[in-house]
Formats: sequence, C-alpha cells, structure tokens
Amino acid sequence: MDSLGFKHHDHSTCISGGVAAVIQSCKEAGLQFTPVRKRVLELLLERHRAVGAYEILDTLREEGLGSQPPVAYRALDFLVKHGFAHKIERLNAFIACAHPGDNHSPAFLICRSCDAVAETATVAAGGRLGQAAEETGFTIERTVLEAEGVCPNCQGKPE
Amino acid sequence: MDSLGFKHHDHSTCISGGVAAVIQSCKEAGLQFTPVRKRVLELLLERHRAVGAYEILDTLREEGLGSQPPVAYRALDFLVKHGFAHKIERLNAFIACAHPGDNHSPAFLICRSCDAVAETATVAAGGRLGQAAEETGFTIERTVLEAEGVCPNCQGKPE
DNA sequence: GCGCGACACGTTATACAATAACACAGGTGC
DNA sequence: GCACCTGTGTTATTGTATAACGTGTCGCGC
Ligand SMILES: [Zn+2]
Ligand SMILES: [Zn+2]
Ligand SMILES: [Zn+2]
Ligand SMILES: [Zn+2]
Repeated sequence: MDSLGFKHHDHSTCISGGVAAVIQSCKEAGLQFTPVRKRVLELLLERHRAVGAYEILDTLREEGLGSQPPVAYRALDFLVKHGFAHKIERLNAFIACAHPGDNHSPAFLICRSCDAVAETATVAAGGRLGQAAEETGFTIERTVLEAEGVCPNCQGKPE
Repeated sequence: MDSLGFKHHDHSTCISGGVAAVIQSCKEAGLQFTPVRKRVLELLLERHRAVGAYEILDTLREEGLGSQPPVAYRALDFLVKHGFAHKIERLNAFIACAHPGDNHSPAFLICRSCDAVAETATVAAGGRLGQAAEETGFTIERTVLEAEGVCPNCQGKPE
C-alpha cells in the first residue's frame, strides 16, 4: 500500500496532488481556500511528518503571512475540521491527510526514531473497543488510534 | 463488567485497594513508593477521572508536598512508566490505572459531556492496525486508543 | 570511615501549545 | 447605506511540559 507512507516516493507530485485535491474539495463544498490555509497545507505536505503549530507559525512569519499563534491555529483548525489534515494527539502536532476527501477515521503509525508518520484507515468504532462500548451503552463519536514504534527504515539503527 | 467504569461503586475501597495493589507491586519490583508518589496516586484514585498535572500540583502545593511543575510531572512519570496510571493524550491529563499490576495495553472511553473516563483492555497491537503495521515492517511498541463520545449516564442530556 | 554512584527531590527558568477577546476589512443581500 | 457573515490582525493570557542545575540520602565497595 503506497499511501501507508514509509516508502520513498515522488514528493513533488505528492504536494501538488494533495493541494489540487483539496482545492477541488473546497470548490465542491463551497469552502474558502485562502492563501494562509493553502500555505499551511503545503507546509504540512512538504514536511511529510507531524509538525507543531509553532513550527508552522515560524514559517508563516518568515513569509509575512502572519505572526501570531491564532493565525496558525485558525488555518490548522480549518484543515482538521474538514478532514484535510489530522492532529496527532500523542505529539501535539499536525499532519496532512493522506486521503483527503474521503470521510474517514484515521489511524497512525508513528516512528519514535525518525518521527515519520504513516496514516492508515480503521473501521470507525471497530473491533474490541466498539464492542465494549456497545455493551455499556457508550456512544462513540470519534476515536484516536495512534501506534508508536519503529518504522522499517529505522529498524536496527542504534538508539 | 464492573471495572469498565461508568457505574456507581464503593469508592473508598476503590482508593484503598488501588493504593494497596501498587504498594505490593512496588515491593515486588524494588521500586520506591515515596510520599509524593503515593499522594499523587491517591489524588488520581479519589478524582476517578482524568486530572491535569497542574490540578495535581495545586493540591500538592496546598499540602506542602511540592510547588513546582517538575514535582508533579516526576511523580506522574513514575506512575505512568510503571503502569500504575495512564496519560490520556486527548485530554493532556492523567488517570489511575484500573488494573494495576497486569501488563496491559489500555484503551479508553471518554465522555465529552461529564468527562468520565473508563478504561478497558485491547489486544496489544491488535486488529486492523497491527495487520497494516506487520505488512510494512513497522514494529509497534505502544498504542494510544481513545474513543470520545457520550457515556450511558449522559445520553439524552441537553448539550 | 570514605568516596562514589544511583536516585529522589527542590528550584529557577524557559519552551511549547492553545485560546480569549477585541478590532478591522471584504464580500453579499437587501 | 446597512446588517450580516467570514476571515484576518493583534494583544494578552492561560495551560502544558521540560531543561538544567543543585542538594540530600542511601547503599556499596574499599
Ligand atoms: Zn486522513
Ligand atoms: Zn523511522
Ligand atoms: Zn491500566
Ligand atoms: Zn457522561
């Protein structure tokens, strides 16, 4: 599975493709894909890993697109809200979505050595937990599923 | 399942039992269960919900057990490291473990209305995600599984 | 007894993450 | 013009977490 993420790939098409897909989605949904939002999405796609809000903000500041935290957070909130990016709770950081457009409940594999993050899909309230929830009458609305470990490229590396 | 957590129960035994179990574990493993660590565990058990580090710290300060953030974080790190408590990444908060002693990979049901948190068990690197990881050669060491929704007691409540 | 390392604890300072609150600017509909 | 909505700019503040350094204590080998 290519989109699973630890492989090398043509990164420029990865960015342009991602941006194009989001432009399309916004057009269809009547959302405003403003310059700040676009730039933040590009930054996430460029980095291709989880990025902290303040790292985003530093870049925006250098480029004159905004210098205060709310600027970055508002753009990130927009992207997350509409499924174009995800927040990695474990890292308090953000990453571009690997399959924008789909309505999905993502899961992540996080490498603790190189910080790479791969997105994959889960069954919405699936498996064991969904079962336990149903038994007790708990209604699941959203799940966070993040696995931490070592990616194939970092296997065997010291520390 | 009683330990799943949204039901009423005898809370005093819940605390004393939890502390006793941890004392026992520490004795066996040769760990130091110091006053600060004990008090923090008690606080988590008393609250019986996710508690922020600074809320813990406030109480420690009132009781003269420490006044600076590292005091609370060190105790919490100890408890988490040895499986006596867990961090809820989604809330940036901590909760006492419901089955201390067992070596387990916990999952949580978080009520967005009343903030109750129930701990349940998962298969270690289970299901879909474990499969995807194996296929790509990713080694999972730890998983975060947190479901957000509405608990049975809050179903139908306004807002 | 003495030196030493391991570990817990105390304290200062700082970094990083997130939001509240208010002002302003541009469109759109009437 | 005017009300309304959405996005942006800015100031200030709160919340979360760690770096770095010093102190005290205990157990161990000598
Ligand atoms: Zn996604
Ligand atoms: Zn890696
Ligand atoms: Zn547990
Ligand atoms: Zn509830």
